[in-house]
Amino acid sequence: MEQPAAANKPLYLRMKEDLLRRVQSGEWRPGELIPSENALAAEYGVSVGTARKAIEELADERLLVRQRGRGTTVAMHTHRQEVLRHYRLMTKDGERVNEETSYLDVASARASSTEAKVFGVNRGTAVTRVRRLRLYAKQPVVLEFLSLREDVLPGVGALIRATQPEVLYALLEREYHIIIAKVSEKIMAVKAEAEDTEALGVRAGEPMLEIERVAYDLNGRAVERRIMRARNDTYYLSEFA
Amino acid sequence: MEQPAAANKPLYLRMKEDLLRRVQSGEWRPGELIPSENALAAEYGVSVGTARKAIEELADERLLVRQRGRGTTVAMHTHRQEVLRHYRLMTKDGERVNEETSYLDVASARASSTEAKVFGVNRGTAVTRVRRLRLYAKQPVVLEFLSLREDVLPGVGALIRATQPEVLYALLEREYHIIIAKVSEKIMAVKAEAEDTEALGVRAGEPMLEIERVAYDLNGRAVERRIMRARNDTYYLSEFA
DNA sequence: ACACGTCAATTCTATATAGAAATAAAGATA
DNA sequence: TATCTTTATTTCTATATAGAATTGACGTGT
Repeated sequence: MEQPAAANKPLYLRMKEDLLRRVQSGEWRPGELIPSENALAAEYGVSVGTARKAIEELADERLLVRQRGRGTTVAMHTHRQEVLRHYRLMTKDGERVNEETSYLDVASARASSTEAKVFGVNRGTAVTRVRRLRLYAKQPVVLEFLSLREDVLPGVGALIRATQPEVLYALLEREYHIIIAKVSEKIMAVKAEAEDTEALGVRAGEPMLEIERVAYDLNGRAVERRIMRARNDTYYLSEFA
Repeated sequence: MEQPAAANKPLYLRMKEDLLRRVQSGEWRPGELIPSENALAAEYGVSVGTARKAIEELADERLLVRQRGRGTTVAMHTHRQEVLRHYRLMTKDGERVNEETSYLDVASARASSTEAKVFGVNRGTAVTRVRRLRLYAKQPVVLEFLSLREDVLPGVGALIRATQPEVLYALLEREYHIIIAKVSEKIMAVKAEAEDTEALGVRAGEPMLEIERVAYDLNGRAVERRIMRARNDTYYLSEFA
């Protein structure tokens, strides 16, 4: 059964979808207060209980943050990342890996066939490619290759060069009002190549973790693709309850 | 009504914790219907709204399953696993790996120091060790080493030998009323050893994924430890939203 | 045997209300 | 100036109620 018009869905769901739309549209930006439940209930012509339920579901999905006595804000990436634990690469002694970041190069290019595929665009579309290192205790631990869609993020290369951000998704949020809502990662075991030897000092042929990540915005649009090659003394942590 | 001075936690939270306790205790078993929200509200002397909120939170945590018109049941592992996607190892073409399981050996042993550490017991405590293979398209893909606490699961070795279960956690639920509520996994890249060559046919020294899993029950007690060594044409999938 | 309608039980949606608890800003006081 | 008090705002807790939607069991009729 396909959903007909927005019709006979429950009120609170239709309201929730509209609130989501308003966040997507940039009407309310990350960090900003949205109207109170009373105000929203009045605006939508529903009871506060119904408005509450719509808001609460978005808060459960960590798109909104409620604070008693203060109000409801749109979640910022810095807040979401803590809960979602986007950074799951750990050192052997259980510390997070992204202590420091060192950018190697930022360049514009034409999308390869794999990039085109994950982004759902034509081959040759403009992308920005970034190479950088993640350091822990002053030692390079992870070598990263980023690809970003220039059609969605115009001028992102210059921005990255200028600001060298520690957390890319916070920059996307701040500068482009794009909220990364979902991330998918494939973890594989691979052999170290010459490039890994040079950047990380691992011996060629040694096993390494390779992680391919695709990041999606609120609309489910793939925005960034990333390949991470991690030194052998790190592990990937995955917990679910 | 006013706050009964007992504990300063909200009513619905205390009720929720008591419901959790009753599931843990085995009073309501996986698959069974628990009393309706009306009945529970009456029993606890609270309004249906409050009872509803307690039940709803446990349903959000996937410990309970609500069905309109039918009632509320304790979630069975088979239901939870779908949602939690416990099986995240995939073949290159995106299929789940655990199509078929072949048991190699089941034996009793004394806990090694690492086993003792993860289980929080003394070294030498009795454990059951299991070796088995996961197959896909008739080919062995993953080699698994399981350790189970015999103090918590008496006679589990014999049970496994007899039933050769496809899904271990369903057996724990059925036979011991132990619900696996949390799982933690460390993923590493390692070199293939002789044992991997023999069992999986991978060349010695080739990179493989090694996953160390610890499974916890509702009380947070570590019940099982598992090491999985996966052939190179598989990957580990991790999604979070 | 089989289809159909009825009915009770259960969760879900929606509304309304009252007071508690936390927060932030404005105001009062030393 | 600095600190305490008050006040308004907002979310959170708790109760109460009415009807809709879904399910499963029961009974009836053909």
